[in-house]
Amino acid sequence: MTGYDDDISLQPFLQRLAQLVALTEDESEAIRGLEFELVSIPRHRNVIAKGETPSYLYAVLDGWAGRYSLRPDGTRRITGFVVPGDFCGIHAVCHSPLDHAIVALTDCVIAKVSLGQLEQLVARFPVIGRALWHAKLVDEAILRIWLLNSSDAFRTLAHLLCEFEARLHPGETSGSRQFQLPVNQEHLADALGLTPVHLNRVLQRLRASGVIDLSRKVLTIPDINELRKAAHFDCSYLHAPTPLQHPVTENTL
Amino acid sequence: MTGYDDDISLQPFLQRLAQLVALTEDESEAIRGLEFELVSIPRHRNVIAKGETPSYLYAVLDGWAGRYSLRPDGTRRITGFVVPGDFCGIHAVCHSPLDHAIVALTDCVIAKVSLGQLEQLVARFPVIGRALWHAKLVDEAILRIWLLNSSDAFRTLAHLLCEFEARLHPGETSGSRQFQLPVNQEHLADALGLTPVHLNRVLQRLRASGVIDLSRKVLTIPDINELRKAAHFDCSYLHAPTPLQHPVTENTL
DNA sequence: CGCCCTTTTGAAGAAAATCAAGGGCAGTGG
DNA sequence: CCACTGCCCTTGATTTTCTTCAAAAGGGCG
Repeated sequence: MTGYDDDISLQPFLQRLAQLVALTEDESEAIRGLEFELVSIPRHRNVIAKGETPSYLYAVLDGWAGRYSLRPDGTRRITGFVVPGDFCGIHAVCHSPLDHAIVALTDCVIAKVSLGQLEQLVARFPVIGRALWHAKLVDEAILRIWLLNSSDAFRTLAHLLCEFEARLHPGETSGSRQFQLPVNQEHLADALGLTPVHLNRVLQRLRASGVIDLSRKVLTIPDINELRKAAHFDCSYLHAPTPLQHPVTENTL
Repeated sequence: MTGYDDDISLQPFLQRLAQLVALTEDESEAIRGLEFELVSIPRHRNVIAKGETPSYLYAVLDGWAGRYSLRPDGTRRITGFVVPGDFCGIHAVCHSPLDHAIVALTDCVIAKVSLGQLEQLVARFPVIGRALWHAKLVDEAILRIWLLNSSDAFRTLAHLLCEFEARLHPGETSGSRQFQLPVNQEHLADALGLTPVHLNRVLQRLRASGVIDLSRKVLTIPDINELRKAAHFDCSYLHAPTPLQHPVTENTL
């Protein structure tokens, strides 16, 4: 490990993979033992620029990043959020350039793991390769949900907030929530394909309906199931851990 | 090979993979030699239902299929088209159920290849595993483009037609085109997230601008580059073969 | 305090949905 | 041969949603 702070580890990345497949102690240990280079990326700077083919996997340990592309008219569309535990850059195993850019939405702490090392790890533990596949499938499922929702601003916004909640607090099923939402209304608008003005009005409708409060970048959800109902949110597409996840089919060696 | 017609082979599937990575004769031969079960799926029937975890890879040899989900209000959103050479069902390698359904938009001829056999193939020829990854990345890139375009109906429709052209005729760069477009306006509307009525009007604007003609399910493009210009289409996201593709980086053994 | 960034409000205009009805065309059956 | 039927495409009128343009109000921070 080459991190400049011994407290910083790949734990969030490991947890993310462990949500998707059952890992043995050996496998977990191998992931924890990966060498990585720790980088801090300040807000507004690209993690990976469009067209890049990096030779590292970027595991985000802290902070939020966003995937985005620019339209012909210069406006931006955010096509996905990257939260702690998520990774990006895996496209490079295909020697293919990234078709979009990934920008730090907040200051980020990121672990760079060489793809060569990752390939060795996958060769030794195929289940880790399957976890990476699984994570990609979740990314794809999220994109499909965004397309599906795109017809109704109110529901889409509620759904996106549910997505944040589910990704930040996987496995929790009911009750209230309060957490940092380190993005501003312009980010949300760019993610939903709305103008900031319209997003603001939709957000106020959501607040008025009592299912959320959002101020000073703190999102408060009095009852997560009320919000989910408003959003018609079904978390199964995220493949998050639930009490009934990973039954007997997964071979745990 | 267990097909009931010796003329029918995995050739379209092989071609698709060969677009994404450089394959040796051995590797191509191994793909051609896969055992498969040939199935015919009539129009309107599901290829894979939502929630299914099949034990086969479905390689579409002929016909068009569509990925779709239903909204809470019962309306449909098509989130992707599956054309000859494409495959689906690979999510099952993660033992995860499909989060959407795949329906035959026309009568389809599909080769079912067992996932076990596929895994053996990938174990023997890792480059084939990378081709499958690459194909998934292209699926993802297409979803991102759909999200990116979703703000402008005219451009989105033009872009979708460019996507069809590029996927059906990869590598061709200029000139005119004429090919079957076996979907109706309702399908296009469901794919673009528009109502059929509005799609019809946008389609007429496209026709009036002279870049396409579409009647009786035959799409005519007098000049593909004119259409691409109208759509702001850049085919690189599809990773289709171009004269400069696959330079020295790919290890061809 | 004054500045910048972000959120909020208002009013007018454009884009798309909705509702409703008519038209073309292929296939079917008398 | 012609009428009938079903499917798809097309058109018109109206309403809703979202954008655009413009400006004001907070809030954090030097």
